[in-house]
Amino acid sequence: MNEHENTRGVTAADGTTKARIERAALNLFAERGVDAVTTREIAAQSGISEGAIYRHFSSKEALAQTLFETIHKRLSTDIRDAAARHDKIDQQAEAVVNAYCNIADDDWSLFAYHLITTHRYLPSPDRPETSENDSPVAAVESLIEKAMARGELPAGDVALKAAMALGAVLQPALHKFYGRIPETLTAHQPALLRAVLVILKS
Amino acid sequence: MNEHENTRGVTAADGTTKARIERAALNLFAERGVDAVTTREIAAQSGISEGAIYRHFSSKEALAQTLFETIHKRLSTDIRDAAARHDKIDQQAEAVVNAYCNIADDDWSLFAYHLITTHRYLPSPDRPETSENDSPVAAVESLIEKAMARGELPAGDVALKAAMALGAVLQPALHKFYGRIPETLTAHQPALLRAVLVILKS
DNA sequence: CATATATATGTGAGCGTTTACTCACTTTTG
DNA sequence: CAAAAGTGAGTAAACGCTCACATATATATG
Repeated sequence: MNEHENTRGVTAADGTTKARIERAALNLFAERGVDAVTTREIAAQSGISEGAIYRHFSSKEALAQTLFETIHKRLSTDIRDAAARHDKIDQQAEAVVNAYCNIADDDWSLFAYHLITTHRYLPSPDRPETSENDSPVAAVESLIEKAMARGELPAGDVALKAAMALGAVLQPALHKFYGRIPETLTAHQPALLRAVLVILKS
Repeated sequence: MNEHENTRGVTAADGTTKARIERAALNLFAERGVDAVTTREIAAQSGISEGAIYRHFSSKEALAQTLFETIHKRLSTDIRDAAARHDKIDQQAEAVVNAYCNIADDDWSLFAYHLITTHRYLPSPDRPETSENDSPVAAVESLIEKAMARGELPAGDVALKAAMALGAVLQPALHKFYGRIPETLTAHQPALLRAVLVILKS
């Protein structure tokens, strides 16, 4: 059901101190935001000392950034992999929607952290290159662009189509975060997929 | 074009010290987030002293909350007003999409602040009652619910439909924030409206 | 194998800085 | 001239981070 060895450790193997720090930080960050969480809380929650955090991460900010890049890359990879397994846009869209639902339901903290912190890390163009080519948005855009080139989708503004389609999935996820949608994302997979397809084809 | 007397002052009349504080805070908050902005910066930006802020707001957090409630209520009101002027869902949807586009393009800082800080103020159920009944989401939901009752829209999960439709508008706005979509929101109004309608009707 | 040595990992009290907020005082307003 | 509005140096508390020390783990030596 999940292609990733172990999602609980986020980056490191489960059980290690590093993994426990990451998991504790992720849970706290996802619920209350990076700035509202102190390093003392992270230490308490993960059952290690504050100093130990700095044996594994150069700063609290670096920890937060590592977590962001983890979910960012995982989404990008899953989207590209899902798309690569099919050659028609209907099946590709279904695979991508499934990828989002799976990640969200498999590791809600990780996904919620992505929803909540994207605006903190995305707008800054002062990072290596990770975000631009490796971003979920870029993956979806290239998917749509190719489908347009094949004639499977009507020509149009790729960036806009990608944004609208993503919004139809991410906004329901956000509303789940707000407590407005109680069920799993997967429970709504059919409706989400339908929305994405009609957006792309309209 | 804009029904609100003056949007630049946000809450107070333009030119007053209070209005200048709000505008300066809003611009800074919208760009870098509430936590990353200091009261000293707000004072410098608005050309008044730090102490003056506290003649008008009990705390930095209260200032941030006031700004949030301003945009939150304005969106809610505009949505309900737009809907009330029509009785068929197609026209109502158009009016609502127009309302979003107008606010976004008329006062981008205010709208961006809304996009960026919703998750900070919405999930907490420990506020008067403002947010639940007066929220843009609730307004959109009641709109959809009535259209379903009239038989104009197929029956379905109202909360989910509302989320998907909102996502098709808000995600493009977010992508504008990220710099991925350079044009005004209004420039994409036709495509946004089309997306909203096919989501609602599918 | 026992012992010595080095390296990595974990601890938590404490430090320095940042920052929201206050207050005694000045200026403006009605 | 009283009340309201504005000033900015000062204060107290919070918090990210360090460091001297302790402990565990790996490596080397006779």
